Amino acid sequence: MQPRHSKSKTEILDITVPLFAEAGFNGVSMRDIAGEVGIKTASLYHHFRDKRTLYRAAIFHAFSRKTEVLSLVLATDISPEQRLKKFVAAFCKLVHDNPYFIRLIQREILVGDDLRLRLVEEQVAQEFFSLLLSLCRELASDHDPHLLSISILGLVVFHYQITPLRQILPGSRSQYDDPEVVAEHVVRLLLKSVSEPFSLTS
Amino acid sequence: MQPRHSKSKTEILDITVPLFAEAGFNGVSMRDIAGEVGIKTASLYHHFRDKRTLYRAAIFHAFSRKTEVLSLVLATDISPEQRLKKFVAAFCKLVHDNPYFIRLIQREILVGDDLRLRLVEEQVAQEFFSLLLSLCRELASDHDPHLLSISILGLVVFHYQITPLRQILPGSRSQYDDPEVVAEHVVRLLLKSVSEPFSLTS
DNA sequence: GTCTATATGCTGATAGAC
DNA sequence: GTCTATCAGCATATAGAC
Repeated sequence: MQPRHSKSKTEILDITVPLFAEAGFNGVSMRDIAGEVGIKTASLYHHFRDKRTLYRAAIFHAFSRKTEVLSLVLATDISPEQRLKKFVAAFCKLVHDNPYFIRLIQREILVGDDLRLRLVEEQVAQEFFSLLLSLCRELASDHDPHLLSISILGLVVFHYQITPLRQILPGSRSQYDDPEVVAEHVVRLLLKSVSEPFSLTS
Repeated sequence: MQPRHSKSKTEILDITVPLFAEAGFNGVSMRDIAGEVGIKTASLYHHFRDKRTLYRAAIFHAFSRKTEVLSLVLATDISPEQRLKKFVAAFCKLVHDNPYFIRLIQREILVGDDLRLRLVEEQVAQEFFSLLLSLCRELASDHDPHLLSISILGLVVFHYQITPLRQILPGSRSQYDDPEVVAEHVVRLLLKSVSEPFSLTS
């Protein structure tokens, strides 16, 4: 489609995504991006109207179909417990393997712009969150499904989000980065709780 | 100590902390800060050598003794279950009442600078994390104390961190912002799990 | 589609008067 | 301790040649 020496939009976005994920919108200049891509700043403006447009395109690029696998797992016709296991495993792998994806979402949440959050919700969450809610309803009738859904996501996301700090906290081990180890821990924590209908505390 | 019309360092930091928390280091200019404080940009440089120094001072100011209450609760001589309840309640209240505090920590983790993370660890985490580890060892001999400690923190932090997105997700309710509601949910999730030594899953 | 050249404004920071 | 005035550099963005 494109001459060998010219850069396609996709190529530019592949290079742009990590930059914005690491340093944020204000932490990366059009010069920085052009430099990494290997073209001059002015050439960037041929592909993208302005910096905001480029950022938005990078977000979409990074988000595209990343959570499809989660919906797929949640729609499988297996027992709720098995579905939870599969979901947590898939989610841990997703978060572990796509640090840029998670960082960009974090940054969008930090900015807190309503319109942009709605985009995140449509692009990332909408697809699977309702299915996760249903799973939580099936799993634990005595827990609030919404709070439980958020908790499941939080157990996984926070673990990886805090990784650089976690690694210097007392008692840290290298295997704690392994998505399978994390998934096993999270499922244990959840299943022994959500499967028990009675309360053990006063 | 200071004449009525001049600004003390503390006054400046009180105003600076929310700005950096909301927009990040690169999202706030010395002009912005000076404007909010009500002085000229050059006057800021009388109090702080440069922008980095001001940022670091703001961080310290925002972090100072915020987690003391957590150590206090964790050092109380009550049953592990009661200590967990008190800790989660105190932690929920801390995170809920101090959004700037949490946002600044998040930003520090996102930047990921080793030296700065060590400062966060010393200023914020060191004090109570070892006590939390001990509590987890007492509570659940069959769970990894480190993973469990991180999970407890994550259940609370993530819930509030994702708040702007959570509020537009399906099934959200206003009471989910209430720290007491969140604490009750988190403790239920944990205690029914960590108090049960046997596994319910294959 | 990329380039050179340039416009315009904002940035962190300094000098020196009051 | 605050001010006015100013600087050099970098930011986004545009115009127009090739």
